[in-house]
Amino acid sequence: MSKVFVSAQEVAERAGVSRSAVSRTFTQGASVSAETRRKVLEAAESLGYHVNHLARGLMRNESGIVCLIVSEIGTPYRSALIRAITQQLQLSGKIAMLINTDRSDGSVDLALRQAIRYRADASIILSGLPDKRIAQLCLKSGQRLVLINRDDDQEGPLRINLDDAEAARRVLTAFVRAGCRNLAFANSEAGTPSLMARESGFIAAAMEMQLEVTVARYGHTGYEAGRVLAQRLLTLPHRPDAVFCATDLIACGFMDAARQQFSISIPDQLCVAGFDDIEQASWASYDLTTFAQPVDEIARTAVMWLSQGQDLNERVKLHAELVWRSSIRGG
Amino acid sequence: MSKVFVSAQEVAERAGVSRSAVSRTFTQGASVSAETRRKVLEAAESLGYHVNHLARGLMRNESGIVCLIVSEIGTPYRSALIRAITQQLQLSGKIAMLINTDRSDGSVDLALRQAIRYRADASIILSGLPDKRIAQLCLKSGQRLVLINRDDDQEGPLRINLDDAEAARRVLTAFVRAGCRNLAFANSEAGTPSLMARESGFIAAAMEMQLEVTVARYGHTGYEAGRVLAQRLLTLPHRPDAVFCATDLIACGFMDAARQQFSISIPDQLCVAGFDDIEQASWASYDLTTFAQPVDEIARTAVMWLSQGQDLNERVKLHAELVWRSSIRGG
DNA sequence: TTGTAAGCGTTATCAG
DNA sequence: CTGATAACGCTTACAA
Repeated sequence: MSKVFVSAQEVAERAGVSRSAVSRTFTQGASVSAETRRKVLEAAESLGYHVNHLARGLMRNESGIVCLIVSEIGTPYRSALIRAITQQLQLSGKIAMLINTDRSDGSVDLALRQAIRYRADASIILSGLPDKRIAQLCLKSGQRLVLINRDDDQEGPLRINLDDAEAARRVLTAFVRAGCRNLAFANSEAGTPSLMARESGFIAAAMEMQLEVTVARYGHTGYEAGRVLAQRLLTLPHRPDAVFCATDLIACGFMDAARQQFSISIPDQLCVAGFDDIEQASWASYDLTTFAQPVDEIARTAVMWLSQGQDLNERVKLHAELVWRSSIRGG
Repeated sequence: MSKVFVSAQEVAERAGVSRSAVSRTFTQGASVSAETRRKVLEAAESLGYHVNHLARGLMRNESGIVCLIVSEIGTPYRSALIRAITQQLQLSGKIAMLINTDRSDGSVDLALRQAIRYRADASIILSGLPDKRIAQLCLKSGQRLVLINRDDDQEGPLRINLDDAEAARRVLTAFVRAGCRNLAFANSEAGTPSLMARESGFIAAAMEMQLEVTVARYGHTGYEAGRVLAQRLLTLPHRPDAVFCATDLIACGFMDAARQQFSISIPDQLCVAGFDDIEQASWASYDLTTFAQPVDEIARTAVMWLSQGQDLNERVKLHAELVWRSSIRGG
């Protein structure tokens, strides 16, 4: 109950200096004599002193806190991105607050309010989309905003996206080269911009080659959806010989169902591609050809933008590299 | 750059009341007249006021922050636990700070220092073990400590563990009932207490039945280790007919290698069990019999202990339930 | 380089 | 119930 952290005052007394000397010792680029510094550090060490970042944040008007707003934290792609971002943040001396949201946009607004309460320097949104009013409040308060893979049109936040359409075009080419003509796209019903961009990009690319695409959408973006989508697409009169899955999780579910329930051999009878390059995509059971989310680059870009001035382009499009494995013939 | 959050002062002026009235409006259980409250809330809403939790934390000596110290955040089990804990924390009005550590214990100490700097009310450690001195400093400062699955003997922190040995006994029974006699244990070289408890528990249970266990350990706790362990164990003169893998990730790697490189049929020629019940364990390619980490119960226990007085037992052993799937014969 | 003093946005105490 | 006032632990002019 009784929280008794040691304060700069106590350190000052012990070291026989003023409390500002203590403060200066722990402030970057402040001028303290070597002797004073030594005395202070010694006293601090022996007392177990640590600068109170709550108070420092109050004074400096800069908390060092960055809010990560995420739903479905347990998912492979999300957690990989969280890992990369927290790492980058720590490298640049910041610290991450993690807020778990559910799928509703209202919970993103709630999360942003928390970010404001803790005077976070910035918020990084991986899921959902904030209400414009609350987003504006953040911006107006001087909090920076980063939106990852959520194609919002409002000005102010840094928006990081991938070249989903370009990726879709590449996978189409690969399918065609493998001799596939009966194309399908397996999507969830989430309808997020990146998912939809992959879908429409794939359809557009197919159109250019006079090919049609059967699109199916089901449920939440995950393994289970992949299984159901396989049931639907693989029982069609014209059974697809190639399917582009909106995410790797969907692809894994799809492949499992295709093999176990339809005894389909991959890639001989069916070519499959995914998106994200989660760890499981490289597992021998799947060995899935997919596009790698450049998580480290995303993290670096976001964190760098936070540290720098806002001169950086506020809309960044990153490249998703094709990772070629054995779920598509040829290669 | 210019951070301008709106302060209670401004709200007070707008509402035509004192700033203490504003403070009271946002303080649980403070007495304000309905009329004052209304005026304040209106002014606050229109200005976009949010209580500064940095300042509040400073005054109340309670930040509402709880530090999560974790390594390998991207891993299925870890991220599932993080999800559960952040959720529980939010439910009880607290907020999570996430610190990414590497495998070294020194980085845990660094993380704890961060927790102290931000005056976190508590730290929850999922990875590594802190130096006794720094742990003592936390405790002495009034910060609470929770250790999950790290069997430390020092007094003070809440230590949550699973009945690993009991689980090992159960899986042995299942193996024997399936007619297996050539037992193996596939472990990593991490040597964490829970991993070792599963290993020694399995060996002890086997001994009671006059059976021997071949133990192999390799690398980090993950899929790749499972593959290598399969190479080692399945090329033995007396090939095992049952293997207990220390974690599900190891089990997945093991199963893939067993099937693809040794054409072994599971469970006909080889029974496999894992531990954690990560999502992938339920995927059709694995359908792995395993023990479920009670992540929600772990999270609830930890967070409840943080909110309550310290009267709760400081050492909690939770039960890992066997999830029966098809990787062991019979059932 | 050092110490003194003012101020950051809160909450808690205490008269009114 | 309300408003003034004193903390909380820190940083940062300012003066020495």
